[in-house]
Amino acid sequence: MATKTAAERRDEARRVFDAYFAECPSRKLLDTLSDKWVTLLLTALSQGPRRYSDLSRRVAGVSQKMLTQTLRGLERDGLVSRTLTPSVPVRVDYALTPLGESLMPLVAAIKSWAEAHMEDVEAARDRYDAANA
Amino acid sequence: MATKTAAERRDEARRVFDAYFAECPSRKLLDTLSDKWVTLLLTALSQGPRRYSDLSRRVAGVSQKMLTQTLRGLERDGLVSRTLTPSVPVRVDYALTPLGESLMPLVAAIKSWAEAHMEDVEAARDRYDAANA
DNA sequence: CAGTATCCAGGGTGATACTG
DNA sequence: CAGTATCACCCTGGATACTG
Repeated sequence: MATKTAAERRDEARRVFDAYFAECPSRKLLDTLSDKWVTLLLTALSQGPRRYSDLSRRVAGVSQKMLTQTLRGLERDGLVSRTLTPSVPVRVDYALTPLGESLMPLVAAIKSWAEAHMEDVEAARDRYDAANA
Repeated sequence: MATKTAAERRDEARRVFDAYFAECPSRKLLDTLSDKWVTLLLTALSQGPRRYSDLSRRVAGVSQKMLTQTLRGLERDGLVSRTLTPSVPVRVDYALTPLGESLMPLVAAIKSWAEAHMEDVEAARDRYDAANA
């Protein structure tokens, strides 16, 4: 079993790195925030509790699958609460938890930098593309 | 040509949404930051200029392809500068631009929130998983 | 109303090999 | 040293259909 030792060692190194990497709190946060629907839902919920169908309408373009999946993730992370009212038909309300609300200033900071500087980024892109035509 | 009108309308709606979505500055920023290697490289470069091979060593785990690809993207976005010294062998230095540096406080803010609250997120996850065993 | 289940295509990532 | 080129895999995420 001496064959493939080199490849195995590389794999091992990568697993170690990936494990370390996955442990990084900032990485986890970025992974969450960068999800296509997370910030959209968080922003929608920042204005108050919303029902499932409200969200699917407000966040136009989201599929049922992704809406449910994203909400489940946010609930699991303790950022959003899910309240079920067993009426007929059922009613489910989603709302930001305090933890979720504590995240909003950061979302605002991101928005702020983006609005202040993304134009520069665009311009840099155009310059780069023009230079490398 | 009346068939498939409903499906076509949905597609159209999605295209419109995607286009709008892609225009959002915050989204673009998040797309950039959430790239697996971007923050790692930015952080590495925040301590001063680095050569290509330095970066590949410092940011262990990155493949040549992704290192080059990510650096090209950052250069295109005007966040990083690339300086080629035509010696033998060639030498290439990468450094943060002022625009790139202006992004670092935001990266720090993300790190800060993550370090302050990701533990709560972890705890929430454990609770959720335990409840839904 | 608020989901769940299944299928499937496309893009992003890494491994590998080669070059000025 | 600092890349470029090609290929193959996996996983995300949308479409669709069904349910308490």
